[in-house]
Amino acid sequence: MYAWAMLNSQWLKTFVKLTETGHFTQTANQLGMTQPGVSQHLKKLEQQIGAPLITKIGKGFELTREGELLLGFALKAERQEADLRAAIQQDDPNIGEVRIACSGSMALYLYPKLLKQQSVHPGLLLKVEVAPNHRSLQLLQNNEVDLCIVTQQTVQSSLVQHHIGDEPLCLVVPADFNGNPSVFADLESLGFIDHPDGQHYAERLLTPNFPEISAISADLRTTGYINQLSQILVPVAQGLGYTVLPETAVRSFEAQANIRIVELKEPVSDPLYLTAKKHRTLAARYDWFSKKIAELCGQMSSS
Amino acid sequence: MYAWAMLNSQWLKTFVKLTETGHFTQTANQLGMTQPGVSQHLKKLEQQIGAPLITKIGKGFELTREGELLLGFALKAERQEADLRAAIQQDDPNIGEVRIACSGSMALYLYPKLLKQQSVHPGLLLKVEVAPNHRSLQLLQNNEVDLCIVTQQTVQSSLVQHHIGDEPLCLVVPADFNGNPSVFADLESLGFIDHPDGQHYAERLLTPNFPEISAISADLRTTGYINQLSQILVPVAQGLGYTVLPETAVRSFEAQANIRIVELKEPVSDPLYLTAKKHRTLAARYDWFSKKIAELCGQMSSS
DNA sequence: GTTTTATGATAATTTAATGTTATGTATGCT
DNA sequence: AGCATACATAACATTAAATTATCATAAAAC
Repeated sequence: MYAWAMLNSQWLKTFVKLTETGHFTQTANQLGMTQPGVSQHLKKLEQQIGAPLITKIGKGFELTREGELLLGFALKAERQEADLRAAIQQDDPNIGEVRIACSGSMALYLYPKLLKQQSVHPGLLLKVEVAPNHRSLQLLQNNEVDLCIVTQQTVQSSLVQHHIGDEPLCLVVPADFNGNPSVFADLESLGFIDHPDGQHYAERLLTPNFPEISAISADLRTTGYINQLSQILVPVAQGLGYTVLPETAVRSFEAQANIRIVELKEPVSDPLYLTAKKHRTLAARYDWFSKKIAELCGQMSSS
Repeated sequence: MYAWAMLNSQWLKTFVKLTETGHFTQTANQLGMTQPGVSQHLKKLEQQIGAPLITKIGKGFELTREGELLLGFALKAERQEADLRAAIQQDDPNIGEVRIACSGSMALYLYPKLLKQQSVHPGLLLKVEVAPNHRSLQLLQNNEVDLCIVTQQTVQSSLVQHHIGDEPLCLVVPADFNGNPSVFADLESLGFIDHPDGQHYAERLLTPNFPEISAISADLRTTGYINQLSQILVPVAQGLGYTVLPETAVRSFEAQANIRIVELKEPVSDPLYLTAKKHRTLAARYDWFSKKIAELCGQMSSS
């Protein structure tokens, strides 16, 4: 009858006290109840578990194997509930998980800087989820992260967005590229190295700088694809194509000698939006991180 | 009003389902209850926690910080209860803690051999508590261990003891001892290196072998004491005294060249009793360990 | 061995809690 | 604006749990 029901925590409490005192009557007194109540609690627990929890031996009793297991479980549960209450009572800005989603390039830039806060306050746990814009927003909606940084404004009214900075975009070609990087046909013959958000970046940068590509520019000739930020520039360095990336990602590439950043007539930056759910109170620890992210992103375009 | 009460697990279950569905009505249907019931469960939880768990936003809702914390707690609790039920249902002989108390010399002999079972079955966790006889029995009484090996029979009727073997005792003197080890006066002038159970061992071995020490032998001239089994023979090796130890402990000493085991006219062994509580059903995993311990101890005196 | 005392089990009753029906209220959509 | 949907609230019904009173049993005392 009780097989499916969950264990009643009050009964567990009685059981724990019973194992402490070794007496039904004392347990009842200490818990402010009567002796038959203790007997009933124990009986209920035994019904739920489906096995006796104690074996009566003369006056006293010993725990059965099941009783021993249940006692361990109950003690653990008590501790955890106490922990929960402590966590709820104090919203410590230096304790807890901080979950953020952003692009690979933002992670490259922000992660090491934000991690320092965690080494100062070991109670913190920074979790950064690298994802393209739409996926970041999806993670936010599903409460898998509490903050995200995206380069698009959304229509979703349930979110709040703050413009915190701009991320300069770069057109990168091989160092030994002998075409004219101001002529789109030359780029097209070289080929585009695609990556997550690659199409988005490309369109943002190419449209103002290459008037010859009118509207139907959607299909670039693609000669490569990889979703590892640190390796996107590898095929470019080998002369296999050009790509468009945020400046921070380009700067962190090792073989700078093998790539070339093209000077643009119309510099392009992607706006950065720190995004959170509107009707959601974030824990105190997010204050520092929100402020720091805004600060770091603000420095980005100026540096 | 509910501040002191423990969290009701059924309400938690409802809350978890509510976060899954996002709808009160659906939650009610899926849990076989009515919608007002869900509302009430949530309200009760909020009273217990002392803070709102959700913020209603138009039709739907979002979790508050407290709600998020509580959800995490509830999910963890659910998992743990499932684990408990699994552990109770199957008394797997290859899973769980095995808690044993014994003397240092027995641990030296048994621990490596018993540990092999743990490496074969990684679900096992062997915990050996090294303690003198009386302390081992005390640990057993307090349920801090489930088995112990002692060299004394107890009067406590709540325990069962099986004689599983005999532990030969050795009289050990420095290798360069130039007295006569059959004459107690010579030993006495050398001095006794004491250790836990040292007095007990000494009395057991000396009494039958040295008739000259009559009854009042209790006070040996002591020239050293240490409670680290592996180091008891260090002072003996340095010529600072003699001692009495189980053979297994002597054999494991590194500097065998510096010590000498005295041949005895009356060999003495300490009986070994595997001891457990009488009215206590041990988990299945103890079967193998009990049998193995008995087997290993049986081989002890013959080897 | 019998009596006494202490302790837990059981039954019947009272009390409290939990769940349900019926109804009210707010939000979102056409 | 008005209808539909979804949750809140109140009054009532049901079920669970606690208490009192009583009984059974085991250790202790005589």
